[in-house]
Amino acid sequence: MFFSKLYAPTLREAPSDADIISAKLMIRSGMIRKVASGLYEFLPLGLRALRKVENIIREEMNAADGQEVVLPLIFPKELWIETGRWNVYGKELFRLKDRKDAEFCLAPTAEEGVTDLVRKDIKSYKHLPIMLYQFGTKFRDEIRPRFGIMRAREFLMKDGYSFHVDEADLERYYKKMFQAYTNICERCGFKFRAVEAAAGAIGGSFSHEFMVLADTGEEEIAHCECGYGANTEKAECMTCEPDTSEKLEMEEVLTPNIGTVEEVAKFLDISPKKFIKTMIYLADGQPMAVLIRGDFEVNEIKLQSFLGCIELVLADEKTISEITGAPLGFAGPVSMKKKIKVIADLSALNIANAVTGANKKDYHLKNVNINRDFKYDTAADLRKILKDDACPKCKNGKIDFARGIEIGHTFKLGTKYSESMNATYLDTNGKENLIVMGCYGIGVTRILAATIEQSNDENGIIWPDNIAPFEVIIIPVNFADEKTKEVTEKIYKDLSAKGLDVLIDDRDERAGIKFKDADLMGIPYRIVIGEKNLANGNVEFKARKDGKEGIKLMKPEEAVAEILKIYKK
RNA sequence: CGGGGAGUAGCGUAAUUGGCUAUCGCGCCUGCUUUGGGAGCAGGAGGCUGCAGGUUCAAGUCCUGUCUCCCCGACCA
Repeated sequence: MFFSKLYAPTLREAPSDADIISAKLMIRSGMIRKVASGLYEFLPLGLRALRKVENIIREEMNAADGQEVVLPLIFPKELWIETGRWNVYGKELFRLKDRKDAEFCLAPTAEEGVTDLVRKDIKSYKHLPIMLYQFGTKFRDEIRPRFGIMRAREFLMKDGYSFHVDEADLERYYKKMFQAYTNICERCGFKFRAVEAAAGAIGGSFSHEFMVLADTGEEEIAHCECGYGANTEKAECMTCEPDTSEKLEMEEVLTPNIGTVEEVAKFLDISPKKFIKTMIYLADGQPMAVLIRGDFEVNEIKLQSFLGCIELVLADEKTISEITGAPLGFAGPVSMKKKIKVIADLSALNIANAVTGANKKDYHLKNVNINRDFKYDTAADLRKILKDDACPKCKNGKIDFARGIEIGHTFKLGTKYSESMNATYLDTNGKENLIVMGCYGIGVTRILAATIEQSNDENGIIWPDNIAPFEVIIIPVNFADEKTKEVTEKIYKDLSAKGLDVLIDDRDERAGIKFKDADLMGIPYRIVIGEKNLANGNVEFKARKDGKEGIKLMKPEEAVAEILKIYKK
């Protein structure tokens, strides 16, 4: 490929609305262009890199017995009604109507589609297990698209779905997929971590997220030296030691205009750890209370999944005063004005002689004891994990945090979809059973962004060898020179013949511009052919990651051999 | 959706209290000179100042509406 023919308009400056390094570099290097918020055009250079990632994933999926299919991008409403997700998915689901006013959605994921396909054809245990996967554009009307293609409204995802006779077989296959995902991350050159995660709108019993470690990542990972890792949304919290002090008599104390735990704690000179904080939530419109230790925060993701509700918001002040009988800041579990469901976080259970709101303006209660002074409906782990918390796995280690980019997510779905969509098979006894499912998603476009996020310098992108849009760039300093041209073409032929993607910068530009563009585009290996070196029979060879100091002089055939060796061709 | 900021050429930007033909750099085109880390000179093309109204002798600038984009909080590959 000649650079002069390549549609790769590079920019010296990034558009002012590009927010992270990967987005800036992708735009500057001519990989992508922005059309609207969260919508991007892929130019040849961007598409080449995308296809490389796609092929790595494809190879791993095929190696794990996956079979590639293509499902539609548009699905009829009826399938989504069957699983209930027409409503659950909410505003994030792009919806549209056809000319007959029939309703459809643009697929944000394809559990419905693939389950519908399989239930029509898979009727016997003899046909199981099977794994189907596809590469398809996914649509999600994100509340706030940002970070270039990292969180776009339209993106390329590989989604795979496996079907099994029982949980045990799913478990076996899930491990295989887990390994395939690990392989993909390794082949992409990621520093990554697979962590336990919350399943969100996809559902199922258990899931893992594959996180690329990066400070710019949107996700927060709680991890321990023992190897434990979880998304903080999911990370289990250890229970606190029970306080066995003698139970004192409950009393009311005046706390004028002091509502927050911090202020009241200071005013009464009692540690926030002795407080039971009462949060009033609206779960799908139904008011309910969550009790939690004063110095902890409610993890709303945990709460939402515990309740199984679609919408969860903190109650407004009006609702709070209607329910508790007091303004915001004085809610407590003892004698609330209205009876509502009360859920206690595990942290609230073991506090003796606690401080709570009195459900009365300007008053709190001291020496409140659970089961004596108030009752609760259920208890669960509902709090946010904190740095230095005890590790839930090894119990001894301390939790630390790291940031990550979620590039893949694997789920054990179980029978969630087969049940609602009635996907069954006949077992060896002729008995009908629900098919057990797994689901495996990986963001192809996001991998591209994550790669750049993790591998760049002040001059531009530094592609890993196997994702680069071109593996080699040949820069003839003066392409008009006959000898230079001859050597350039020879190297190009030798490398191309082995299946490598090679770019020749044939432009009539100064050497500096060619070097800058090559660096910006991040092409891993560069061969510079200049007349002076050529007089001695040499060309220059340099790896992008090495910088100027890494330049080596060698014979053209040696440079070719070096590259073929690196690519094992 | 709530709160904060911004829309001027492909990109980055300037324009005093409202005032003359809307500024500059990069990029683009032509020519000459250059030619190993974003060259120099000369010439040139490119704008409905987001859009629609309004105020005014006069609007990029002020007012109203609207759209878009970005940032901060709730979603997810």
